[in-house]
Amino acid sequence: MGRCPCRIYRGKSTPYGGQGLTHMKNYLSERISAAIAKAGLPPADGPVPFEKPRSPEHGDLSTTIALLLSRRARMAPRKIAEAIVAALEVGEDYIAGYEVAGPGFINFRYSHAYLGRTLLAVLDEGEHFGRTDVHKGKRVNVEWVSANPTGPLHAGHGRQVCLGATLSAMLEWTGWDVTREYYFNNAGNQMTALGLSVRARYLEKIGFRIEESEIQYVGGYIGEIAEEIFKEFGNAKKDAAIDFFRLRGEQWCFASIKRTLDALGVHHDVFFNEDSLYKDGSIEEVIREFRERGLAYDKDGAVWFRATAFGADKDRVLVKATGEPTYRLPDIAYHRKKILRGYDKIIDIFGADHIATFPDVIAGVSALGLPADRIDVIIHQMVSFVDGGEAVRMSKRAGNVYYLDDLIRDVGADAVRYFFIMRSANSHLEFDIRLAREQSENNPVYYLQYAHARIASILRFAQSEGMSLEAAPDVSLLRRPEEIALMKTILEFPETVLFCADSYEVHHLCTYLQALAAQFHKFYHECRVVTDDKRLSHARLALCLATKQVLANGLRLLGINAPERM
RNA sequence: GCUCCCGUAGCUCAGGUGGACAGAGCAUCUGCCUUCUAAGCAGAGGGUCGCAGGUUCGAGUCCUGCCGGGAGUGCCA
Repeated sequence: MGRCPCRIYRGKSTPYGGQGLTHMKNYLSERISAAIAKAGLPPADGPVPFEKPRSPEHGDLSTTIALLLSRRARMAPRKIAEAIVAALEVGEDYIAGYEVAGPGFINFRYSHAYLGRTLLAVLDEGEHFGRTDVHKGKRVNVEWVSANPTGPLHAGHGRQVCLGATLSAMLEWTGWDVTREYYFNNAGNQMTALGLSVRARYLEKIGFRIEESEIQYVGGYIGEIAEEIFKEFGNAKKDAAIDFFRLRGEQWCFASIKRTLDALGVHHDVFFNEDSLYKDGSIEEVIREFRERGLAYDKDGAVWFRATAFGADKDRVLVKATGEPTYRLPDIAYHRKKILRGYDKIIDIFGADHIATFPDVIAGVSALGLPADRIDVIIHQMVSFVDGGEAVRMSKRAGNVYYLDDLIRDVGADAVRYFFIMRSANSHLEFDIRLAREQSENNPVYYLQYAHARIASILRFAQSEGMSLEAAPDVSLLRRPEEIALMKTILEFPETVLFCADSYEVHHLCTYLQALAAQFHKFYHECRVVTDDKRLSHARLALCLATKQVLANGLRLLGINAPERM
């Protein structure tokens, strides 16, 4: 529908924007501290805690400060709460009422003026609503996917792909300067195995007999790579060195992985090549430094890292007797390099199947005297796929792998992005392909998108009725319970994003958006937007616009389309 | 054996970091479209939060021990 009508509110910025709820908490915190001092109570030793009560009867925001103070003040918490309340002065432009409840909670109810201001702030900030600058000036490196370039991404990789992309976006929204990075494992013996597999298929194609044992990677894509080589060179490469096939394989896999990531709208700023660590001498440097610090020694022809000095159960091999490094050495060199590149925070995301590798890396980085505490590791549990009730079986050995491309083709990119992050990363994920594919009310993705499209439809209708949005709406007319509840939900968005980013638990945004959409549908059902009452219609349109904006911003963070029609 | 994750409604899962009567979706059942999208809304049933202790004014949330499921525990990555 062309440009968003909310643009008309630009330039009328209120001082309450962006962090509506945070602003409220800061305000109340300051008022309560003043009341505590006035009442002659001992000051709180931390920030005043707030929480959103589960039950609406307990108000909009609640503090347990009186319960926390009771020990030091040696008074019953309820008495303390009453003393605070007696000394408390808050403005009606923020708070409509408050009372002491239960064992000593102080419950606050927002004033309508506050809700109205926040609503206008949403329209004012538009696609920026939800962004904060809490982490402004800090740099973070997020490394994820980092699948070996020995084949296309399989469906299980999707979890990591989507987690990292969403987390990166959220970090950016809270002020971080984010570098999105992919550690490209193009060294090591898995690449040799790839080269051997490709060569075998190629030789087979041009008529040679091959040993099946040479083929470690059995997927059909190996044949495709061989076919490409054959088309380009015919028989001419029958005596080519293994490096040739290895490189062709790597290039093919890299292109495949990038194409898949692209289909999900996922991008990296840096593809860091593992082999560059060999070329620039980093590997050698790390070994030398380990030796200098007395943390590496030779045994059985291998070079060992004294990991037991850092709490490990046994020492680890850095360089095999064959002279090749184990994966740990380049991993340590890589993380050392990331720290030296000057990040305040380094986040690694990987699956539970790699859980044993990171303690060695952390220990290695510490051993080099570097601040390993800058590294945060997010481990997500495994994924299983079910189609309806049936488990999707896949076996690498039989070569019938369910690839991420297959999944995208089966359920669409939006459902993939949503389903992979809707659950906590700590929980095993069951991905129901049938549900994800279903274009119905059962599918949580459509529920969100439907709410957005429905609002767009209302706006189209309003415009066709000649409604104008030129004047500022009188949001004080929004007094229905459904309208109030919707406004309250909207103002929680920035804190939700911040909470997700700080906790690295992005699934909370899904829970939030579901609640927002539900709140909107209730409002829609109870309150007709476009009516003869022009002023009320105008105010409700503003509420619709704000809801639409938050839905769009949330979906954008998730990398999901926000359709104007469905 | 040891390390990490999980155990909440028939199923899949939330539960903002210790708060006030435990939530959502699906599934089952019942209502609601001549008015802005019914891919929606309203309502019903369904729980000893794996078990047993402990800390606390207060525990689904923290601690310990069991039981059950998953992922690891390589001179593979």
